[in-house]
Amino acid sequence: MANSIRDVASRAQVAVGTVSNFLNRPDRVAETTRKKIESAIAELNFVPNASARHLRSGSSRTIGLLVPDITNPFFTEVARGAGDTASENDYTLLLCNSDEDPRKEERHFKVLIEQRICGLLITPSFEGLAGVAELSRRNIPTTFIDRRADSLDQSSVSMDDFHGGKIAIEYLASLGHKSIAWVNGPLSMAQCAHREDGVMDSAKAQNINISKFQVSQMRSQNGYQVTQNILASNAQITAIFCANDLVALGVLRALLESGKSIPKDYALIGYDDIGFSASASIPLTSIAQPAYKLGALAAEMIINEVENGKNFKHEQIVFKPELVIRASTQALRK
Amino acid sequence: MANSIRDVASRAQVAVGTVSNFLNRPDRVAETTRKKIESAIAELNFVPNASARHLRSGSSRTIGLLVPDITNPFFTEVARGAGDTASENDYTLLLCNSDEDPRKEERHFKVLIEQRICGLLITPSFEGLAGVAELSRRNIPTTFIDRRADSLDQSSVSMDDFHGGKIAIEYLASLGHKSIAWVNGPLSMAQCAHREDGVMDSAKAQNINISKFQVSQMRSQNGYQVTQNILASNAQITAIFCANDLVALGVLRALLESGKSIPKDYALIGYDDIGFSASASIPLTSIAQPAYKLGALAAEMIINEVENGKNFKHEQIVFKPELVIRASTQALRK
DNA sequence: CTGCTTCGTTGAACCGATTCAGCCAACGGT
DNA sequence: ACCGTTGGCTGAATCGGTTCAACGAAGCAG
Repeated sequence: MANSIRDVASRAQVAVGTVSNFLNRPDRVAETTRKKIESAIAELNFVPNASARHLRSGSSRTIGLLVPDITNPFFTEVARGAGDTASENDYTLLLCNSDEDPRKEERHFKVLIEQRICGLLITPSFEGLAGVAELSRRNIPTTFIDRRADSLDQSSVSMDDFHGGKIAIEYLASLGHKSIAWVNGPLSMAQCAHREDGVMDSAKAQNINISKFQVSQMRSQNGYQVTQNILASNAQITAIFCANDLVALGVLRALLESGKSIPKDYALIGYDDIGFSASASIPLTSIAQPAYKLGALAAEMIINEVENGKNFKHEQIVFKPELVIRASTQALRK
Repeated sequence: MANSIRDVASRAQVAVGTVSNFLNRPDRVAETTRKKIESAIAELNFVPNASARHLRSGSSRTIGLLVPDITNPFFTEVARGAGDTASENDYTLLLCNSDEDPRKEERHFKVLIEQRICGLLITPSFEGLAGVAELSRRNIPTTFIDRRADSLDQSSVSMDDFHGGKIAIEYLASLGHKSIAWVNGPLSMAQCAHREDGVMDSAKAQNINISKFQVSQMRSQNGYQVTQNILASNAQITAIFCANDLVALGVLRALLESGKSIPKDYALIGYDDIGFSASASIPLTSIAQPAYKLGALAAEMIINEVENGKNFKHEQIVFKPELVIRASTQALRK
């Protein structure tokens, strides 16, 4: 049942090399031979062995995608995008979820290297990743998703996080809010740091008071927990801006449970515009990012790099996020 | 940089076979040799090549997981569970998302066979899957998730869907509802069919009128669209039960947009109890399923089967779903 | 008719691991 | 002193593809 190329060859009365040609460069084999091989393959139910193929050819046609939280719809969209373009180009996508756990991440890196992936797509959850350095030492191209590459010989498909932070604050300012809670994730994540820069920058320009809060992981539960601190603050907060939608949904739940009314008591903005934000208790105003496109484009770029090697030009693509207004924000009553 | 076991061997002054033993059966190599090999590996930064390993050994230590919709949090939880136990056991999980598209599914099957996966975990989105038959012809063990295996020599980890349908209707009946809309997915999905059996069975017992509605895919958007039909029905419907939470969230959104009030005008129940249901506009009453556990257990079982071959006993494990009551349901006022 | 391409095909060498028969030394029992 | 056993190590063969130098036949130009 486990047929090899040799079985096919002997059945079709041709040499193994010819079968290999049929598989990889069909145009080089004559019509009649092609037919013989085709029927031999069909009769034997032959499917080539990827391991053998990769071993000899040196290229695995496998790209890795390492995300920090597969539970976050933002990343499942990225994964869908990357997976779709990978399979359109006959690449296999190896999806790894680190759960924001450095130990899991390290283990995944080891697997990815063992598998000899020919390229990696990664949304780093913190900086100075040993694994990334290891890959570059091994000359495995890496493309960053949702985080700008810091070196010009790496590609990235990212968002203008500074701008995202900025437009959220500007919008709240335009509604009349003067004291805003900013709930951010770890500053070690570049996205968080840049969003914060945007927030602080426009806050200064608009003369707005920002109270900073932090969550250690950007999940709903963490947002839920941090809400107590926000409520306990004596800064006359009237609006809350969260570094992602999951956190915002957690905050929202906690606020409602505390009897607060949204957007009356607090205006609330999230980030990412995941699908569920539209069906949240109070549909969430959010900063939208084209997650599927990020994944698809990143995959396209890395495949390009893998196939064109030397004469590939690295690019750092940056999209601008957009404000999506829903029911969770309204003008501040005087 | 791409070091092989031979480089390690020559650097450590031992035979290749010894290095291989070190890698696979460390107890068989003497202390002093072990140290030499260890440092050689460290100095060369050697990581074994999975393709070569698989090719020769015949086993790929890779298990496939094929899900119909990676966008559905239920499946990301399944994937997390399966992924975690896979990596704990030094297996690689190859996650494939078919997007409920038979063509994509077929392509994934081809890839999985090329990769010579040693086992497959699958939640079939429709019956009579050619791919599954193909795998069994190739003697690749398959474990069904969320869907009972129909043959005794296949394993499955599933839910008692009949019971899920039943308790939802019983609960609504206990609240006084007499006319219920049942929004189901394609009956070709076993889960849907069984839930419907449970629904109809208990409806009969409780003397309740069921109006059936159908969505072609179990996504939020489909729920949103079908709601018009529910509203147009002249069956005096007072409660709506949806075959999953995504559909229920879509229905919920459509109802609210039509100015309906939940649970006053309609009681609403979903299925799966995904995390977002708790933070929905109206927190959703739902039928909870232990998704992570399903994935983890399925992975454990298939690894067991792969490793114990002959003397492995196939099991069909069935969990009972549980009703989780939230704000979207209330007693019918007379 | 000869020489030169082009086209299609051949089959041995190779990729980097694992496997396994076989070897040597050390040890223990008699 | 001899033999059997055991533990540790060796290295050639192997897995199933791809690659590539080489080859025969056909086509064409002069």
